[in-house]
Amino acid sequence: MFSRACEYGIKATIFIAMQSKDARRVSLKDIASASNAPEAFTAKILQILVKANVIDSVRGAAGGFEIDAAKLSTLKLSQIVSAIDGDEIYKGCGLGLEACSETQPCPVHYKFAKIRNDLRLMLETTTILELAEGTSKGETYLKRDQML
Amino acid sequence: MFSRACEYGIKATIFIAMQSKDARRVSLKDIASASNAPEAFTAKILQILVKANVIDSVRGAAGGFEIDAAKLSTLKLSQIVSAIDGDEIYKGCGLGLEACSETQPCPVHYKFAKIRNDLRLMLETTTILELAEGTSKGETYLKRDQML
DNA sequence: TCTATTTCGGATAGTTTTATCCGATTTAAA
DNA sequence: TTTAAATCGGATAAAACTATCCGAAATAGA
Repeated sequence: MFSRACEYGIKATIFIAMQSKDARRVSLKDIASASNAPEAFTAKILQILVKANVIDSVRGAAGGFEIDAAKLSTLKLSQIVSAIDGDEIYKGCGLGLEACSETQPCPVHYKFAKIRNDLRLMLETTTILELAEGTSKGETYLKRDQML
Repeated sequence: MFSRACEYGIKATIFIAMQSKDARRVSLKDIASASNAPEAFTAKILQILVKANVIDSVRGAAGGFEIDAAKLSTLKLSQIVSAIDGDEIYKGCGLGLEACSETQPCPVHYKFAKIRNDLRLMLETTTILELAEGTSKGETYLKRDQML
């Protein structure tokens, strides 16, 4: 569904949010290990997210990554996905056709329209904070095996 | 959403179905031009679909590709996607985690569950025949600009 | 039987994505 | 001021995906 880079980015951002909630700044090393992702590759993804103003970084000793309070309260899943994968996934045509539209639909257009729209809606309404707090169901899923 | 190969595969299969409905066998050349896809690459994808028993092929002069009547009447979109991209897209975890499940959900599990399920359901219930017949809305979308 | 047409299959490029390495830069603290 | 700990940024390598080429095999029809 998403690229691996995007998956790493989502996991990383959720982890940073969990820590930022308690005003803890986290290092690349901690993020990579928490999300079971290669460190150097995670660094590249974090840089994308910093430039997209999704997360914040502080250089130098005692530096690291965090999300400021104002941002954290409104940050949506869609911002991460758009920054890393773009929005082709939930806005593009199911068959990758440039010319496909409502007035000139491709064969699968109406079959995909609802699903892509549901996906878009979900990404745009799901906050990182709710994911970091684990309010979807129980409370447990972020604790074991470095977030899985 | 899907790989380019999968998009080509879907377009190709719909085109073959359109012709097979009227008992016309079609050549690689016709398929590639109708779906605006590179010929040699399309050949590779068609071979995957033949091996997966999604479509049929006949070698030699006057040969080509077709879908036999029995197959055509039951062929689902999911069979093409599974053959080319696998079913990771609509069965896998949103964060690509091996261990994610109902009993051990990842942070985005419940957020993605419905969407992935809707996607799976759509792919498993949409027949190629209905796409080839253009019953989703009007009748026009497969006719112009080599199927778009 | 011969020829033209067509799919099949292996080899090979090119491009994008994923991943690693390492030096430069920044900054807190000794 | 020096040092250690971090992020930043460019270069590079590895893997996966996309794409092309060409000869082999099959087959209908002349």
